Amino acid sequence: MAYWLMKSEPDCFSIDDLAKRPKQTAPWDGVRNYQVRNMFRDNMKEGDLAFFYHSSCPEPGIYGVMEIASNGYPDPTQFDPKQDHYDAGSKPEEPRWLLVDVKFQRKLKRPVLLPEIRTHEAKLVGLRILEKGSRLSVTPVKKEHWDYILKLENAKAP
DNA sequence: GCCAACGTTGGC
DNA sequence: GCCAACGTTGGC
Repeated sequence: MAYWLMKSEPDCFSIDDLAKRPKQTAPWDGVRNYQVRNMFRDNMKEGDLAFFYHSSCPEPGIYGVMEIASNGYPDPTQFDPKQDHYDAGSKPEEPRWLLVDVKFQRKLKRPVLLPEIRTHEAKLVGLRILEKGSRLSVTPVKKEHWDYILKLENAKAP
């Protein structure tokens, strides 16, 4: 089983939005990045776990845990001209973009915010969100880093 | 709003 | 295949 970190702008889609969805499940659609597409296709599997990260907001950080609820499959929004992420170059018989379904698991007892994560960078070497210029919206997380961050959740807030 | 960093595009 | 220009991301 693999672990992931998935970013979303909370103004657009937050951990609370996911919790309120029917069956607490939602398609993680709109990803238009080839590296992420390849991860959806090749590496991410139903049953994996992911941190829900809020980005581009007053307090960026990890807010919850979700389960990957499907393997990758074609993102229907790429074929719909009314959608922001419509891709005229992608054909249904040869879809360019994939998505996975995600299912709410829980909110963290307290968010583990980016500045706090930074203070532990010595223990989190290789964690992608700490690397300069890291903009990928979906990144793998090593199990040791996953466990360490969950330990931070249970420690006193800084 | 600024800006650094990265991805994508397109001319050559 | 190179690389400049442009668009986007995302922290601050």
